[in-house]
Amino acid sequence: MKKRPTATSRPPNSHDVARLAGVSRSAVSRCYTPGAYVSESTRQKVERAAASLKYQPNLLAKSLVTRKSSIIGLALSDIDNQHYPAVVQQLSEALADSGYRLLLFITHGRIGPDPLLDEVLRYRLAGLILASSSRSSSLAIACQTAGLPVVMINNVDTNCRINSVSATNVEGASAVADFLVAAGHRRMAFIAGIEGESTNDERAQGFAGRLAELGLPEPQVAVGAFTWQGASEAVRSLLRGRRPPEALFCANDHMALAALQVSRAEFGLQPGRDISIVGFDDLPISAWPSVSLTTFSHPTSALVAETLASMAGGPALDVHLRVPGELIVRDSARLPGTRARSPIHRSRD
Amino acid sequence: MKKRPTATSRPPNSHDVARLAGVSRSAVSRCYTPGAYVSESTRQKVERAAASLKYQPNLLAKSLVTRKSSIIGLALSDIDNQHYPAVVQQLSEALADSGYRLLLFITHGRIGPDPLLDEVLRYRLAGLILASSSRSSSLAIACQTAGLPVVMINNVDTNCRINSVSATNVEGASAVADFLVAAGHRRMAFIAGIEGESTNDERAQGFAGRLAELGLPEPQVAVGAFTWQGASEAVRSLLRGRRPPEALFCANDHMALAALQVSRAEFGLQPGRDISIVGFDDLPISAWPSVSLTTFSHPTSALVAETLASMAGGPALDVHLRVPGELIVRDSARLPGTRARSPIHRSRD
DNA sequence: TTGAAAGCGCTAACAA
DNA sequence: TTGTTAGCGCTTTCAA
Repeated sequence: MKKRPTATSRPPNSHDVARLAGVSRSAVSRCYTPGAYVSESTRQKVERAAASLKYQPNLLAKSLVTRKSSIIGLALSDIDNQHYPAVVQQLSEALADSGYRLLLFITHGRIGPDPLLDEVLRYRLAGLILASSSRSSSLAIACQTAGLPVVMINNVDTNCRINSVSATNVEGASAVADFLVAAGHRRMAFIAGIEGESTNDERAQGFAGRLAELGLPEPQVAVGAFTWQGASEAVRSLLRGRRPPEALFCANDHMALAALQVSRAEFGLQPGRDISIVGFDDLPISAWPSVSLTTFSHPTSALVAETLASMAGGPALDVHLRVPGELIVRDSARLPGTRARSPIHRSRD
Repeated sequence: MKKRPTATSRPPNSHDVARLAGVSRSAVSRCYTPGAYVSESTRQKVERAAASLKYQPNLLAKSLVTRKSSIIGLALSDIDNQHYPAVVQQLSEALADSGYRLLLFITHGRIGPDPLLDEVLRYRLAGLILASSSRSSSLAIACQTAGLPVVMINNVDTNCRINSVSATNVEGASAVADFLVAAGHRRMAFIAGIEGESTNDERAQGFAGRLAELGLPEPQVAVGAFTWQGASEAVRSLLRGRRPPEALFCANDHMALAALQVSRAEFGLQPGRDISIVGFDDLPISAWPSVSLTTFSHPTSALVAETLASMAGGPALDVHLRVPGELIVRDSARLPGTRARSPIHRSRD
């Protein structure tokens, strides 16, 4: 009951190559398996045949039998945050070196039982990287239960046992507090992201905690939801208040840029002189001279390296790695007196 | 510490479900095939068994036998161009609705024989979308020859027969020329991207062509290579020249932002008053009040829609679709006299 | 070192 | 409507 093999326009398979080369299919397979025993003459015959047929081994079939996929899922939510393009690029390139590719799952920020979950599992991925800041870790938990390595980026959930890699949010926010206090500010505000997300909560806590230690009043808090619009509103409400803050610490640069925008355009304030604005993430745009945002920087390269290490690191669970960063002092916030000069200063040139 | 989610550490397969449900494997398969004949009682038995085993059909195995993959390749090069996050997001979401997922291939902008080529073919993709602006179409050609649908985004190569979807570059650049001429400018310059890439060449040609039609002198040209750094240098060299241009048309917004930056910070020019700067793409940031870049906008949604249509459109080759756009007039370029008001004006609010 | 044979998990043609 | 059977293209023991 044999069908006609070649008449149809199907890609060549190992059988075709084997026949043309006059060897067995196993021999062909071995030529594509690093470290397998193949004689030089066989290899040559196979390579010649493969080239003439333009043969490429079917990776899906390979995955099926080896039960090892070369595809890693990447779940992303807020892709408009300019922090992520660099993360995606570096992840992709680093993984490519190890033979992995990223399959994109863009979560629309939907809530409820995740339809993504079924999908993700059906691909039999080699791993899953969650760079989406979803409130629920159900996807991650389900995947981990199913046995695939899961790492969350910039999202720590200590309730479940999902590995994570993230910035030193508490330390960073604490450094920002030190910096603003050294500059002589007392009345401060925090533009929050989404409450309940670790990235936001840790930064909030690091900031408020340090201020408390220094005996300063609690910062006002306005929620910006990590969006441009939300942050703009938050800043407006603060600056319109009876006693507007002298300094604004925003839970990320994306919101700090909005804050810069609003204070300048709508309130006529010059950041760095009339108001101090500090962000977190150090986006590329934050370094532009016309923006010049003081911010806490944490290297993407280290984040990516740790993420890969964490995925490859075997069955260890509940490991939460931190990538250290540093305060980048630019012009959007008042400088401390000459005595208390900040660690790093990047000037306009 | 050994983790054992189930007795066997392999995910459940259709056989397991069939056995538990007391039916055949085909019956299970049919339950996951839309429009197959399954009795209600069988379906119930299968669904119950699948749920209790947490069964998810293996998509790779399915692809193997159906010879149809649900994975579409997306090749990207300059991911730091902020035009692409939106494209990626919208592509991903639109494709997800049809059951497809994007597999990311980030090309490092390398030249030479493409190592990506083998990789791409090995995945037996359902299609390939090229959003990378590489000069060579060899990858695209090889894939198309291998029989998979290929679409190039914002990159037209009429020498090979690869389908493409792109902006109306000539018309857009022509509209920019009209606009700048109406504003009274005569001495203009074009900040080029990479010469040889259609996106650049068409914009250059549309601009220069229209100026010629209007009897104006040829624009000066300086190459910015689509990079921030390159564009900055190009602008510097022009503005330092003996007769600096009154108006700058940049081959994309990414470079126009650099131009804005340099003219303001290094030459003390106020865009819209002392110099006119116009871009192409209408990035999100271009709409920010502090940026307010006049630019030619072409909707990503239409680009994405046409791309999908082109992929699904069967074997038609050499089809080159265009997505129309419109000039968005903001503050970075001088306005034509009140009489010749531009089509659209987005004010600060 | 090589080839034969037995699957990986699934679908699809056919028969019942 | 259901089950049986024969592969999809590959790797991997196991003999030779």
